[in-house]
This record gives sequence, C-alpha cells and structure tokens, in this order.
Amino acid sequence: MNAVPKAPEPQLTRSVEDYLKSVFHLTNQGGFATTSDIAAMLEVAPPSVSGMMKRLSETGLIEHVPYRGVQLTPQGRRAALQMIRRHRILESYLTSKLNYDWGDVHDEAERLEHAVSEKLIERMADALGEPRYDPHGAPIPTAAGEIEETELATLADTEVGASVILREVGDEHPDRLHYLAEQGLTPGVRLTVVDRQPFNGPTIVRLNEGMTRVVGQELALLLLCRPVGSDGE
Amino acid sequence: MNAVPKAPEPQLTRSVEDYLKSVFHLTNQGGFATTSDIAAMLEVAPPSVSGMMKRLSETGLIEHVPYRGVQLTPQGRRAALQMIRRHRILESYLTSKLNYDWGDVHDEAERLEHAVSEKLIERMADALGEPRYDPHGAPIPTAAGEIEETELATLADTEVGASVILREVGDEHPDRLHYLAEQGLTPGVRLTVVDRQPFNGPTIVRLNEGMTRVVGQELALLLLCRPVGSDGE
DNA sequence: TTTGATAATTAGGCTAGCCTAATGCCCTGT
DNA sequence: ACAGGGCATTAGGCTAGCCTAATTATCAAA
Ligand SMILES: [Mn+2]
Ligand SMILES: [Mn+2]
Ligand SMILES: [Mn+2]
Ligand SMILES: [Mn+2]
Repeated sequence: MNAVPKAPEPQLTRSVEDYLKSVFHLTNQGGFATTSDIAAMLEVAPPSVSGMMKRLSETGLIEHVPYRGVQLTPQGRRAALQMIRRHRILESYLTSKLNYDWGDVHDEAERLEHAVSEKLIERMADALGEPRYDPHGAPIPTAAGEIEETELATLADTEVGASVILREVGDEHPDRLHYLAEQGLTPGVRLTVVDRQPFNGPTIVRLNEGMTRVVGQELALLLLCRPVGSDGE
Repeated sequence: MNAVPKAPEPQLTRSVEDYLKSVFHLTNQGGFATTSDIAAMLEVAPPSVSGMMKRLSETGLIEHVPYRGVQLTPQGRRAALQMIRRHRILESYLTSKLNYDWGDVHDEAERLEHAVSEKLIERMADALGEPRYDPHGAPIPTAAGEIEETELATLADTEVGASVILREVGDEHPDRLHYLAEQGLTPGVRLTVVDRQPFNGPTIVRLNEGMTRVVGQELALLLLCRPVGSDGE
C-alpha cells in the first residue's frame, strides 16, 4: 500500500476565512448567524452572503438552515479559531515588538492573518511567550484550537456601586480605542461605578487612582468587565 | 478652491504586484521582458501574460511593444521597487528577528509582501537598523525607491586563480540555499578559484579558512562575486 | 386568516485571473 | 522569396466574489 498523501486541506481563500470568522463571532453566544448580520459585519450585500453560504455548506464548513441562518461545523469552527489565533497573535506581536498602537493593530492584522504561515504565527507566539490575551483583552485560542470562554458584563450593565476589573474592550475602531486609552480605560484597570444617568445616559466611574471618568453608553457597551470584591478580589 | 484628495493610487492586486516584480527582474540588464519569460517566472500560461500585459499597459504601468516584449514605465518601476523593498525587508526581518533560516524566508515573504502596510515595513526596517542587503546579499531599495546597482560576476565566469568575495546568492530555492549554507558559501565569504573542469564542469574554490569546495556549474552560476585583490582588497 | 413588513434567496451581470485551442506574426535558413 | 518553427496573441471558457433588481419565505399584527 502506498503512502496516502495526508488530508488535502484545500486551503481557504481570504474571503472564506473572513466569512468563517464572522460566523464564529456571531454565533458565539449560541444560535444562528443571520445573512444580514454577516453582510453587515463584512460590509457586503446580503446576496453575496447567500451565495457564499451555499458554497460553504457544500464544502462542509457550515450548516445552513435556509431562511434561518448558519452555524459552523466542527471543521468550520477549527478553521475560524485558527484565523482568530492568527489575528490575535499578530495584534499582540505588532503591539509588543513593533511598537504599534493598540488602535492601529486591527486593520494590519486583518490583512496579514490571510498571508502568514502557521510557522510564522508560532514563531511570533514563541517570541512573545505564548500570550493568552491580545492587546484588547480578548483570549487567544491555543494552537490546538481551544479558546477560553468567560462571562463578562458590559460596563453599561454594571450596577451603580459595583467594583469591576475592565477585562476586554470589544471594539476595533482606531478612534474609539485611542480615546479609551487616553482615558486610561484599558484592560486590567480597576473601576468602581459611581453613578449612571437615566435614559441610556453615561456611566460615571472612578479609576483606582481616584480620577473619575464619564463614559457614554456607546462606549460603556464596549467595556467588558468582571465583578470584583471591594477589596480588590 | 477645495482640497484635492491627492493622487488616488488605485492600489494594485497581488497578481499585478507579482507581474511588475517579474518584469523588473527580467529587464534589469536592459531590454524587454518577453511574454514567455514572464510566464515561466510566474508559472502561468503565456496567454495569461498577454492578457495582463494589455491591462498593465492600459493603466500605464508598462510599455508593451507587441511581439517584442514589455518594459516598466517610471510608475511601474516605482511600484516594482516598492514591492522588492517589502520583500527584502521581510526576508531580513524574518531572518534576524524570528530565527528563520535563509532558505525558508523567500516563500513567506512572497505572500506577506502583498499584505503588509508601508508603515509595517518601515517599522521592521527601523527595528533592523535600515539594512542595505537582504539575507541573500541582494540590495534593498530605499523607501524613496533607489536601488544599488553593482556589477557582479558569477563564480562560473570567474577565471582560475582569481580571488573574489561572494556577494550575493541569486536563488530562492530552499534546498539549494540550505546546501550552500552547509558548504559555507554565503554572502561575505572570500573565495579563491583553484581550478575549473572543462565542459561546464565544476569550479573548485578555496575558502579563506583553507577548505576547498567543488561547486557544480548550476550552483556556480548562482554565486555572484566581486573581484578582490589577493591581499583582501 | 389575511396582510404587510422584513429578511432571504434567486436571477442575471460584472471584473479579475486563470486556462486551452486556434490563429497570427516574425525571423531564420534555404 | 518563402517555408517553417517558435513565440505571441486572440478566441472562448471557467471560477471566485462581488453587485442590483426581482422574487419568495416568514412571522407578527390586524
Ligand atoms: Mn482585531
Ligand atoms: Mn481578514
Ligand atoms: Mn526572495
Ligand atoms: Mn509575491
């Protein structure tokens, strides 16, 4: 018997990789990813999504329930997590080793993730000491495809009086990220919710160093926090 | 008068970028790049080249003389040199900072060159101290688009008795590069041509440390050398 | 239970890049 | 001067991805 040339792994296109990532993010809380949500996230027209979903379900990367939405198959999930690992390792590397600002890494990573080899990603991860979180606080999947799942609440949902640690900033727009960094609102910081204005008004927080910040709802929804005892844990 | 939004610079596709690089390399000694040479270099069929040449001459990146070949316009040359800078900076960075073997950098750079931003390349160049040569000894164009032009002779053309410095290895195949590195035949090494066998036979060289090497013609054609006085310069 | 609003899909079309097969140009040798 | 051979181009076709416009499915409200 001859040597079987191992699994072909047909190698995905840039578009396919981005679609899989979108489906992953949209189904992360369970349920289906809808055509229009995917279209919005990727900034393409809904018929483009319908067409791609057809192809992806034929190749076994997603499960498509017509007029309902899609979910990843195990194979699709593996591919998505691999892309997310690449993206987050790249963001971490650019930030740590090439002096990138945390607001600017996302766009660069969004392109590079499709061009790097597995080998390069692992060299970067190694050079960084196998980081577990990216610069925005998001968990980095392992090379084996495992990802940490944590329950985090947005600052907008955190009740007045509570103390929290800001764990993750769920955004990728340079302007907002730059602003948040200026305000000292970066992952790891400890916050106490002092007040919140009604009608979706701003949340007022006190930083550990005593300064207060007024955070509008748009931003408060992006700040993902873990509750903490008033003594610091 | 309103602000003119500056030159659009329509941003080139991956294919276009690779075609421009090919034309640059094939016309580097002057003359035209032929359809079949480009096709061979890019591993595509000749009609694909004809089609692309038509498009590139319409967009002003090349000058096409039908049935003769093509040359780069100044604009095409600028774009090609930018890609070559990216490629060589990437090769240098991967080698210096991520422990890549000089035989393995080329393929990685060939993909990354189309995905990196100008900013990332300049950060890498900066981190390396603005290197002037890539790991294979090829000159790196400046950010302004200037490239060093040096007359180098292949080892196969170097006469018996001559002393040379190996300046550049004009190859990109991992196997050959690994072999040459094993033999100590890397840029910067000093060689004396001891003998050459007839009928395109091997060249025998002595390294500075006294060892001799027998270099077949296929490899000797890849070793680009600068003559040197017998005293070392 | 019918009706609309909304979302999804289908229909049809476009460009970039590639291919093979057919045809055309150019040059060299006779 | 012209016949071939070899190279280049044209003709025609394919896939991936995108688009807009038209159609169809779903679901909630009347
Ligand atoms: Mn990101
Ligand atoms: Mn991407
Ligand atoms: Mn190279
Ligand atoms: Mn390339």
